Amino acid sequence: MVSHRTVGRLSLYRRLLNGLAGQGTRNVYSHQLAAMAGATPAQVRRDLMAVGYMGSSTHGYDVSELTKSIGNFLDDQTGQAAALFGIGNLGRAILSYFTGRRPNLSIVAAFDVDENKIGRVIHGCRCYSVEELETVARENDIRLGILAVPAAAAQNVAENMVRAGFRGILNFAPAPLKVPAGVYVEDIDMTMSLEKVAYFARQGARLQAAEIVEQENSRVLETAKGDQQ
Amino acid sequence: MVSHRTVGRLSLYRRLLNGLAGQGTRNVYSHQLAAMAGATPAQVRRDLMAVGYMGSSTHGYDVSELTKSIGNFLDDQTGQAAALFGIGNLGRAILSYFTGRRPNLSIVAAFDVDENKIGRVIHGCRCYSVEELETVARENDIRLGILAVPAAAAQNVAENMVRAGFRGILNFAPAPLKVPAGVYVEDIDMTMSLEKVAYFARQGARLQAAEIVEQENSRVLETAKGDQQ
DNA sequence: ATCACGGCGTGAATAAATTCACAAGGAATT
DNA sequence: AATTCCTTGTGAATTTATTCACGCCGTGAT
Ligand SMILES: NC(=O)c1ccc[n+]([C@@H]2O[C@H](COP(=O)([O-])OP(=O)(O)OC[C@H]3O[C@@H](n4cnc5c(N)ncnc54)[C@H](O)[C@@H]3O)[C@@H](O)[C@H]2O)c1
Ligand SMILES: NC(=O)c1ccc[n+]([C@@H]2O[C@H](COP(=O)([O-])OP(=O)(O)OC[C@H]3O[C@@H](n4cnc5c(N)ncnc54)[C@H](O)[C@@H]3O)[C@@H](O)[C@H]2O)c1
Repeated sequence: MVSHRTVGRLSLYRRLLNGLAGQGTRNVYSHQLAAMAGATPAQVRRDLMAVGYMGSSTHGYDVSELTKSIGNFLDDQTGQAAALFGIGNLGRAILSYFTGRRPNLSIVAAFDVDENKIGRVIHGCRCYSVEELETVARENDIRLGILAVPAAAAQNVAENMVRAGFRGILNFAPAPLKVPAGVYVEDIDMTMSLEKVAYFARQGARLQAAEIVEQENSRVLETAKGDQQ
Repeated sequence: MVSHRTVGRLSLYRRLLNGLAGQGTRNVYSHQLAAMAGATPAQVRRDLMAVGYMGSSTHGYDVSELTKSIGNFLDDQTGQAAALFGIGNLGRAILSYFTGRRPNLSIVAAFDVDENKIGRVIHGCRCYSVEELETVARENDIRLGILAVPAAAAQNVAENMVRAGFRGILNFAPAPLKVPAGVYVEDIDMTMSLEKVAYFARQGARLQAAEIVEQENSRVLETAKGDQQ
């Protein structure tokens, strides 16, 4: 029902709202959120329609109420547990990053094939052998996986995840995962992202003049009526 | 001119083509590439229009020729050098990943504020103090940056990059970067991605039945004429 | 030869995402 | 109490992305 992109932006808005709450701000307007998120005010308002929280035309949105509403929309009430697969260079970085970040979306187990890692506790997270997957997943009700194993092993590990009842995979391996319908896969492809940066950096240099003109136009229009970006 | 999404997919197609070449495949059809990339054949063909290489209707695309064409389109002939900022948990993983991967898009310098890291060589990459940025960037003609410093430092570091003439930034810090027009920023936001997975995993469970039906329909149609996905 | 098949490139159609633009309303000001 | 200002929510319009669908062309079978 609600789009892919909207869900992503809602997550971003929530983080921005947390930042605002941290510095004591109590309410916020769509144009402020938009400026922080790099979106337009209209887009922010439209995205917020999905969560069903309504702002006031005089004070905008109440920061803590809106945060709560986005939480209701995005989060599972029971909290969702995730498992990490592959405790290599990237896996360890991810563990350190997600440890103690969002209370109700945390990595509760890690899996690897390396004997040296199995049984250890890294960043507060116990490390298991992949053989134990079904058991550990069932016991902890884990349905989300983060895949950080070598590309050659990725498909195989993904299939084990599916067999263990996983419903979502965040995939860092540069390999196209084939999973049955109903399992959601989100890829993070760093090579692709870096190549995009390289391409558009080049292009941007070429188009810079034009963009600056365009930007100045919108700056001018901003003072006129309506929501300009 | 050519869209954001198309550039990303071209990068993906290239990786898939490299895989095919590695296993000795000499030519490939749009529907095969589409299946591997999770796209439709029509989309593949349309994306390839951007690079200007034409396939044959009988043998599809020549793997090595197409790879070369995509390279001409995506890559800078002079090769683009990138610098890494922040050699922490994530930075080190990134260094290990990109080292010796793409020949003409590599990380040639790393910057940090930590005295213990400055002067060392990590994964074949020399580590400098951020004070040396302007000099090192000029000497090595670096215009791309990978930002992996703590969120609180990100904006500041980004401004230094811009001052040093950088045109593109791959940003891992969960902080909204404000840069002048003409500088391209691509964000990789792992928290957002994981929250998307959590959301759609839940949703997918709910919609699974419907999706399966839909998938079976398209399987059936696949044998009929036209390009179905 | 002729024909049928399967795939390519691409204009046209469709779908999806974003933006415009305006009614409605609350507070401050006159 | 009327006016002004600035905001929200949302239909409608627009822009962007994807998919359809068909003309064309080599190839291999008849
Ligand atoms: N390092 C990065 O920054 C980076 C960036 C982008 C993508 N990636 C991708 O992420 C993945 C991991 O990268 P890395 O640098 O951490 O690699 P790594 O070699 O450091 O770590 C891989 C880990 O996976 C484990 N492993 C191997 N097979 C396994 C299996 N079948 N089941 C469970 N665990 C298994 C290994 O024991 C090892 O601990 C790779 O696919 C890589 O391409 C890494
Ligand atoms: N670890 C992860 O997997 C992960 C995932 C997503 C996002 N991130 C983000 O990436 C960034 C880095 O994460 P990390 O886990 O590597 O953190 P980290 O603390 O391990 O490393 C940060 C590094 O940046 C250096 N640094 C600090 N200020 C600097 C400055 N002004 N200039 C240059 N270097 C500076 C520090 O010395 C340190 O080496 C953070 O913004 C984090 O939120 C990390």
